[in-house]
Amino acid sequence: MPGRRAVANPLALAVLVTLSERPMHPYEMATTMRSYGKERSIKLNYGSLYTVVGNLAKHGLIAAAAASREGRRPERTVYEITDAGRAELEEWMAELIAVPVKEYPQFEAALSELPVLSPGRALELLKDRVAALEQAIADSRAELAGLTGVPRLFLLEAEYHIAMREAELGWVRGLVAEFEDRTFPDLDGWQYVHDRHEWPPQFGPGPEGREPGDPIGYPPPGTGTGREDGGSN
Amino acid sequence: MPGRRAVANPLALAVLVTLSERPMHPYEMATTMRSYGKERSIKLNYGSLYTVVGNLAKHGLIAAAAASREGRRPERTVYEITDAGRAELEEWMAELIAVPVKEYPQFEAALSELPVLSPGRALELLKDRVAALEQAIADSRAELAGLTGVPRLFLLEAEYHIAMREAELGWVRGLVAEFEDRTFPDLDGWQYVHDRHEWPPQFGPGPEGREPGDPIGYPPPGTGTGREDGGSN
DNA sequence: AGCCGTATACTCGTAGCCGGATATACGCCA
DNA sequence: TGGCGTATATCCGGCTACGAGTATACGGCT
Repeated sequence: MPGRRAVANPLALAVLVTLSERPMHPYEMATTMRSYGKERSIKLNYGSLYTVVGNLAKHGLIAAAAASREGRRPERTVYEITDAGRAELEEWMAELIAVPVKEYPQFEAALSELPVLSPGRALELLKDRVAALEQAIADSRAELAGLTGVPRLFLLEAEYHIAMREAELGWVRGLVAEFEDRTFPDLDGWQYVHDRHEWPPQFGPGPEGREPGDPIGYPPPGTGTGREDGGSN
Repeated sequence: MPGRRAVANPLALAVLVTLSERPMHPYEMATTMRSYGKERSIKLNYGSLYTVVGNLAKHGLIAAAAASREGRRPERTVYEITDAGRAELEEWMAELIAVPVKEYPQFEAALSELPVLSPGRALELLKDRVAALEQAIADSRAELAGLTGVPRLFLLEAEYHIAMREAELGWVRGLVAEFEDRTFPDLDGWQYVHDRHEWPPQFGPGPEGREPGDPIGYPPPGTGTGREDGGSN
């Protein structure tokens, strides 16, 4: 993958899309995006916006069209999308839709560190998450329901978002249930660690019987499927 | 939320966890994390690691314990976690597990821009994604299956990851199906736009009948549920 | 004894991101 | 008509991230 994307930033994508409708100055882009509800799916703040617009211009994907002056307000630069920009937009969208990228959600990171908490505390916190997720989903649904008259085509990202949250909720609920009815297999060893503060026999993050200084080697050496990335952003 | 987290970075969390086991120098932290399979859920690279360790030290969450010199290798600084660090770890984990944060997955962003593509192209790309997701899930499953002997407790993040991917797959499949059997309601209007390059009556991102310069206002004015963030990080 | 490949351990420079500051104009109310 | 709150429009400085580079040591082979 040579060079990668010149400007790789979701906000840049939104700018290209916005400008593919008609030329605009940055501030107007922002308000337009806001009015279209883009802030729900793309992080937008002015600092980034002007940086991104500058970069896009530098790489010839957009171009300054005019420096108009309406009323006696401060001058502003109107940008328009270029042919290169249109091409980039098409290609970029294709990639984003067709190929999933590895991302690092915070909850996944936290889960990988769950053993540092005691089993009891973990259960408690997971139950809190269940409640919070239920609330968040209800809110999103309500918001979505309030947007009557907007074609579904423009609400796909919201539908997707809700679907993902719901899947997460289901998964966490399952885990909570396993903890509560004690079908989760490692609860005793886990508790043991937190009581004595040492690994019990047959338990711990690596294959048993390792020496205190060994590399622990989750993946039994030689399993190396070493793939699973595909180039982050 | 005053001050927010001093060092807010998943890698910092991993460092705290790693040091809560025993003191280490940065390079050893990295290899330890790698051997535990942490790179699957947390982005790790040396540049960030040393920055993060420096910051943690600056904020008193970890402290340099000794500058040992083993053999005649370059000197290295061994860090240990402090009490403040242990407290921060506990609190941070609690927050990460209990309260979901708003994140911005790239696919969600792309979905919100899907209308810029033609319906046909979108369908094609979505089908590609389905295939890619199937493959990625199969790979993850295979990898997980290869990790026999590792207690489930240490594989939760992988299980979660697979569950999420699968939910996404299901959702995308559903969308593809709706496109293919033409039950998706907006296909005609969408096609129309791409043929004539103008909005048909009763269609478009905002409530119908708007003037060409109006703010479009997805959310009908006065709906403002204005919440839905929770402070990213 | 000399050489090279690999592991160890860290450093640096560039580039991007973001919050908040800045500066002007407008409109409304007293 | 003076003042203040809000909308318009942009810029800047500091912090963070990260890949690529550096430098040393070890060990095995010839």
